[in-house]
Amino acid sequence: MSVSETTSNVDQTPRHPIRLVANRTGLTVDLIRAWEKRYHVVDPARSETQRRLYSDYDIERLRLIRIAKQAGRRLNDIASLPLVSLRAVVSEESRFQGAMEPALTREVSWTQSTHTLDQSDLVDRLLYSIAMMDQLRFDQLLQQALVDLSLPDFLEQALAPLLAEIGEATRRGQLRIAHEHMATAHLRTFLGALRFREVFTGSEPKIVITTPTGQLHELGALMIAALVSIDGWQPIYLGPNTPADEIIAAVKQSGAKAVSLSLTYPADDPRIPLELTRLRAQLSDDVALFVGGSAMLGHQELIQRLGLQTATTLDGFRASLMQSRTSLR
Amino acid sequence: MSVSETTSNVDQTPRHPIRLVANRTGLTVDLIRAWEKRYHVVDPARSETQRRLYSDYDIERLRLIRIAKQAGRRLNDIASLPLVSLRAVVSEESRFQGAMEPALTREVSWTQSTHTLDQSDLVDRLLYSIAMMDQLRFDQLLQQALVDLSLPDFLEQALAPLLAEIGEATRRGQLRIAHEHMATAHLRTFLGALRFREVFTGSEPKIVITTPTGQLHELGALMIAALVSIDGWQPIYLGPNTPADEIIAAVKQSGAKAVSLSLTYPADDPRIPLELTRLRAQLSDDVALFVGGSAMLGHQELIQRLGLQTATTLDGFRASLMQSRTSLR
DNA sequence: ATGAGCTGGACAAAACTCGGACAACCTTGA
DNA sequence: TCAAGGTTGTCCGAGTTTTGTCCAGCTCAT
Repeated sequence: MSVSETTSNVDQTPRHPIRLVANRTGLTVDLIRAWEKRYHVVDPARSETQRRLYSDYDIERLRLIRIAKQAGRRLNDIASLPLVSLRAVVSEESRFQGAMEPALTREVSWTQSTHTLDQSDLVDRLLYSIAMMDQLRFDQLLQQALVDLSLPDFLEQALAPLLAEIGEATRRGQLRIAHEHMATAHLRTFLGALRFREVFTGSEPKIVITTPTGQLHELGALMIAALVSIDGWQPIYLGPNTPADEIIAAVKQSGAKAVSLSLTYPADDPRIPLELTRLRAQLSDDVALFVGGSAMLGHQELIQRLGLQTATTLDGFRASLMQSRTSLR
Repeated sequence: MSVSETTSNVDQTPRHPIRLVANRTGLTVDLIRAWEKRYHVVDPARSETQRRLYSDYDIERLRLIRIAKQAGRRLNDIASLPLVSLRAVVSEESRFQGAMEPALTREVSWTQSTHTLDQSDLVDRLLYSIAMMDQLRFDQLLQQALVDLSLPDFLEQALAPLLAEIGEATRRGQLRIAHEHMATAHLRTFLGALRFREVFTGSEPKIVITTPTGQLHELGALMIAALVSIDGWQPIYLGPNTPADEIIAAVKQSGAKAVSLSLTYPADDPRIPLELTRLRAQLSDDVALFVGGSAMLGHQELIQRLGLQTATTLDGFRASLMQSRTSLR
């Protein structure tokens, strides 16, 4: 399993002060110390003057534990797990099945669904920062949301609603085009960076991600790129508006095992069926072709006929992608 | 030797008084002296009368240290690092905006980067990685170049030539559209992230950056955004293709003191003169309007007539911008 | 002459340390 | 359903280190 490899990749030399660790993990300084005191979650080295010094390895542990905790785990149960198991726990938590350590099979309490409550509030705040044209605040809120939510949750519960609201508000004249432009441009930047939070070894299966000719909106495709990268795929991101022939060339050259297309607007572009048909015909059968996005709904029969994979939710998409990944080997 | 070469990228001739350094770095005069006294962060030359004289090199050091400090580093840990290591430390942090999945692809050479590429070689290697559709390698090369070069040098000596070469190679058929798409999409992400290496206090003067209606290429505008942010401006980035009225609205709402437009393609779009004229007419006189990009050359008389600011090089642009900043107060 | 820069030193705020306390919340069992 | 007990995030106080700011007395620039 590639998990054990990654463990040895993580640098164990102590060099980060506690403040930096807090910044990166989203934990408070107090909490980091408390976890150390009570559960020996980490055991940082010390400087000459007794300041804690953390390694990348420590930071990674803390991050994973925070995520597992947020998903309902007890600190006691996970505090002493090695990094490998932590990764397993977290990646499973974030959707997928997989061999759970027996000790962990206990019921997870899902009682605290407090997130969903805050969500509309978050979107409102994001919208307000856009309306104020306060790009710094907008960025802060996005960062914070990403700390509070797992990446899939962030995309599905924060970003997707936000995009819908921005569209609505602009249509209603509550936001100017300038506001929409600013928000879109910033989200393009923000989403683009998400993909690179993952470590790529180069051995991951590749997936070509783009939008077909005529589809100029790329945020959906970027969300997919960010999403698949945490599931161990390496995205080959081509940006929007790529002709079928070019997609085919990209797949061939890169040896990608899957293609994901995002369809949003215009939904009735006559080029869509043409491009999709051509694409499916030219791609070898063992390359999976996913179609997603709101405009997908209008092409059901076509998708059926071509035998394309679809998913209405990001979660569903991840699931089918997993499927097609395991069928690779 | 690699060290002398890399450091010679930044001008080391002492010429700036401490006051200017304070303005440009956002540090107080007292603090700069204190850092020198306690940690030998910089070692400025002196005038005949003992006044400190700082070089561009010193300024960049101080900027980087301020950013690293803000990320949670201790002064003691970073004060004596060479410039390239400082850049590496800061760029390490910029990958971690907020909390997220692992990271640590590249070895952050805490010590010294050993290899220096000569520029044309770098561009060749970048092109090669594009032709191979090796997005990871492409990213690595860009990242490394940014450590070896200062940001302005990176933009002017690496990125600008690279963009030209990509255009050429695509026209000659040496690269496919798919390659160009991939490279452009990645550069969009990469450049977008650069803007956030800076720490904004909110008190910086603002500049609205975009491209006018019909101009769909945004990389030039993004380069400007990255560039001005190290000179103490806060960019309000609107993405490409913004109508004049919307730019005006953005300026008014944000209170921006300048606007920068990037013109590349198509160069002869008839909307350009219309939009520029409207913009200049509607904006108050104390808002500077900059025009840049290759397509600017075809509109000389218009620019003259409207009294717009232009610059053929990024350096020139920085200089005039600096000018207009000092005239603010 | 007035303001700015220089030096050395003083001072205070901020940040980190540790041990411990506490309240909010959860689980469990009567 | 309620009480008991466990879990966990936050906070406090006192001592240390780190860091930002300020001052006094001086020189220098305009």
